[in-house]
Amino acid sequence: MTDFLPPIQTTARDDAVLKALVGFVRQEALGPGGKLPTERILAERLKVSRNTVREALTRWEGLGLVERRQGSGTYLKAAVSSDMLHMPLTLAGGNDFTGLMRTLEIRRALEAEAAALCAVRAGKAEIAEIERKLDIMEEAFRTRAGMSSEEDWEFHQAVYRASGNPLFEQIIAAMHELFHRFWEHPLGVRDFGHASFPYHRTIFECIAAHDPDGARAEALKLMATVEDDLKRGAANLKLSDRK
Amino acid sequence: MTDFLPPIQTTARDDAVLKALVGFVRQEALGPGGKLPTERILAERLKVSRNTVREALTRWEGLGLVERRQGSGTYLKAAVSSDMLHMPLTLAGGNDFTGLMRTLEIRRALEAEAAALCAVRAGKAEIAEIERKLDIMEEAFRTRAGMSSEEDWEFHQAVYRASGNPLFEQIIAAMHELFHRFWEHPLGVRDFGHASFPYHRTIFECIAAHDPDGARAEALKLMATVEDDLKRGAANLKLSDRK
DNA sequence: ATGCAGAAATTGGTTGGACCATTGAACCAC
DNA sequence: GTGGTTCAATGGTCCAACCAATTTCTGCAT
Repeated sequence: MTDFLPPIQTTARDDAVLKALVGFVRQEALGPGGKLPTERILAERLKVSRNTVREALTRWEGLGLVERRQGSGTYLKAAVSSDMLHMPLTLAGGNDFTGLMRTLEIRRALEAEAAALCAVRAGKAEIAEIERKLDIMEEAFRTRAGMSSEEDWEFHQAVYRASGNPLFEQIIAAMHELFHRFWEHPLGVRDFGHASFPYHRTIFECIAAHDPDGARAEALKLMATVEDDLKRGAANLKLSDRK
Repeated sequence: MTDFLPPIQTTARDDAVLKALVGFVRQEALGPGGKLPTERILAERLKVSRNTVREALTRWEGLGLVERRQGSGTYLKAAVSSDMLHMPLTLAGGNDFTGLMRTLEIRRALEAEAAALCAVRAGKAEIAEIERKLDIMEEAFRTRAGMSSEEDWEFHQAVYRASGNPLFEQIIAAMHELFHRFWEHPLGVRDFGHASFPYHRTIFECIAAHDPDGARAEALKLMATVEDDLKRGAANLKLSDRK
């Protein structure tokens, strides 16, 4: 039984709009930040209603591909191409402590693997870039007494990029964005991140030495300290609740 | 400089619609398959335009939360609750060999961590369940000469579940669905999966013995064999192309 | 009664046109 | 320059109608 005679498309207006838009983006070589045509112009050119255009753009907006600014225009937020696969994940129960802990476990998994891959694949340029971020982070850590979350994040991003697999950065970035509040105001634990600090350099050294197993191990240690901090924070919170 | 005056929200119609809809779903205790009110009714009740309702529903449809059937109605496809986190991922270049390889690297990361967590947390019941799936898989492997991909998948799912973190199953399931075609017709490699077969039992043994590091190591070995098979398949493909 | 074909109602999909709210640029007064 | 003002462009919302797929009802033939 040949299961696939793909069902014919009698109507698929908005999908067609998106396909046309992909073509346009390729044609014009638009990258992130690029501005795409007005809804009204799109509607006119594609011979569809502006509402249909809007539904299509709403889909892309929901996927984080595009940002609409009223009064200004619609802008690309990511690179789009025809061979994209969309994997929308909706995670139930993510706002509480348990949910945060669960995403941390995912991050631990990805962080370890990314570090290991990075140790295998990073070239001289990537290693230098990571070291640069590391230096910046350590400097910020010294001068601002531990508040280096932004620089810390950049260090990790550099590692993800050097892993040669953009999925790591995409997935972790999505989670990072979701928990922005938390990662910025870490539950009142004053020295949040202090414990994890030294591991950044050990991870880097393993990467520079092309030692994947070592990098994996150090990344696991780092995430363990972060999880400990978080647990301490939760305990604090429970304490101060009782006050 | 106090960087944060968070931008004020003057309008957010469609988000409000979705919030109301979440409330409705909870109120009516709707689960997957449940039918939610007509667009026209929603528009009337919520005192917004039907267009606005449609934009909101389009978002949910894009996230896979809902399915719209013309002439019939709009139906829930997944459980929704107020504490949901949406993490839409778009994988650039996912159709080719490289893309498949990249998702495999993600899976390797998650598989290893899930196995390790499972070794720590699985109770007697979970271990028994995993062993049951393992037995079924091995039986299928014997009788059907290696075609046991379905049973194999169930074994892994059991491990994810026993990890105590539903995110593992959700993320990997999303990827699995995307690459269903590939994983079923593995590039013409006849004995795809043969090499990985024995590791399933070694993983189980580590889990049963509550040995997280061992489980992690065995899972990594398993994924390594899968990646090797895939590379071999790609090589095959290139060869047969030349014919 | 039963079964089934066709009509009618229901529901999501699309259209066109109108107006509102925000933005950004051009312009002007000080 | 600085700070308003005006104005055009753009996304956001609304309305009313119609189209297309689906479901439900109806009535006729059996």
